[in-house]
Amino acid sequence: MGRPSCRNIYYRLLAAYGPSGWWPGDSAFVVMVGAVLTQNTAWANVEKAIANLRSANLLSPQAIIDTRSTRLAKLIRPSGYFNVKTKRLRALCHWLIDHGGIENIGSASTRELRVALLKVHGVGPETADDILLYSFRRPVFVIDAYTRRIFSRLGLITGAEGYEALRKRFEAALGEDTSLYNEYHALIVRHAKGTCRTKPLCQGCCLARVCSHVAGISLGSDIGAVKK
DNA sequence: ACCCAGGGTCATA
DNA sequence: TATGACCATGGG
Repeated sequence: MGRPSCRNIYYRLLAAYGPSGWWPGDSAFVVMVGAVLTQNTAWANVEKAIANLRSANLLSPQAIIDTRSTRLAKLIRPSGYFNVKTKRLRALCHWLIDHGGIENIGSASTRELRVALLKVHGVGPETADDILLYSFRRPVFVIDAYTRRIFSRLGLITGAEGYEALRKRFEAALGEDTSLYNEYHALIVRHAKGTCRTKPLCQGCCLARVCSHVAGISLGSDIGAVKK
């Protein structure tokens, strides 16, 4: 077998955890709502908030805009930062409607879409990429704190790279593959919540062998920059 | 009681 | 550009 690579790590994670089935969303819009609500928040809390919105029949852009902020905030309360997220949710909905809805927006190129998303209040790099990948099904690799933690511990990145730099490295290393990005990000998140959170060197986990190889591989050779 | 969670904005230097 | 404060609930 070759040296541990970005793909190799993916296969190890997949073998260890199995398919993730992300995003557990229904419509493209619900996925977007989840992307905003899950900012710095445990997913279990987001599910409660989405359930509340569903019960109130508010899972559409127009319905959310037509709902008063105080009521909206009350419904999404379990997901935390409810005042902040109320504003962000509305901003997202206004953007969707002002641009002809999801279907129409979906005809834009990935690059255009990303630029547009980043202009929406409350949508930063990670949320934008969550939406691009999981809602619009575009080949965009999502970078998050877990990705930095895991790959810097493996020595494949420094962890101090900028968001865009990291994203492009992963995309270059993996090739354009929406399904792969989808599953990989999910696996990273699931893995990060496991034993490796308390075991920095992944002893005993599915990446232990990779860790043991770290000293001997060209770090990140397949992720972009070759480190000596 | 403390820490963290599927981040982002805004003010300040 | 680079920190730091702030947002807030719920589970371990």
